[in-house]
Amino acid sequence: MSMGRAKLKMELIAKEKTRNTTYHKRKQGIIKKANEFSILCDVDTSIIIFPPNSNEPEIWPENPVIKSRKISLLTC
Amino acid sequence: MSMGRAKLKMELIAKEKTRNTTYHKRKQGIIKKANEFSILCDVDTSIIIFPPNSNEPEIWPENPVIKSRKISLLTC
DNA sequence: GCAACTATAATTAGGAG
DNA sequence: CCTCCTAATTATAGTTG
Repeated sequence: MSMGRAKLKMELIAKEKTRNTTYHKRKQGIIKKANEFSILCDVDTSIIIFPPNSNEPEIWPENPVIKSRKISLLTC
Repeated sequence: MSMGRAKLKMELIAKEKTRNTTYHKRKQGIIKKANEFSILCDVDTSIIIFPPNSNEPEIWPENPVIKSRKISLLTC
């Protein structure tokens, strides 16, 4: 029997496993929202995320809009 | 009497006034989500938005995390 | 044009398989 | 590690002041 969702304290999720699950769920949620935002309002939007155990940023969308906007994202 | 929220077709909002209202509401929504995501999962996140009638990007957070990550966002 | 409201849609925490 | 479930929380479309 499922318990449904519980309220979440707005602070770092201590348990690594839970934190990782939340990371993936919410990352997808934000990307979905950004995609809808772009379509509904005809706005170019880009999201840059630095995953927990990596210095390599995740950039959305894959072919960043920032390029066509004459903006460069450069690793130093 | 309020009608509550209606379902929205996933396509460009034709009416400028409605589109602008949605733009502001959803922009705040995405930023809130990104902020929560950063706190809950200890992840640096940055959002770049190009408003409809401007070439000047809106960057969140104001003091972009990307700077401390040795990433540069440069207008060409 | 804004802020507040509210009914409804959408997200998601925690669990189960 | 998934994917699915479901109740509860959260976001928000349309309206009103």
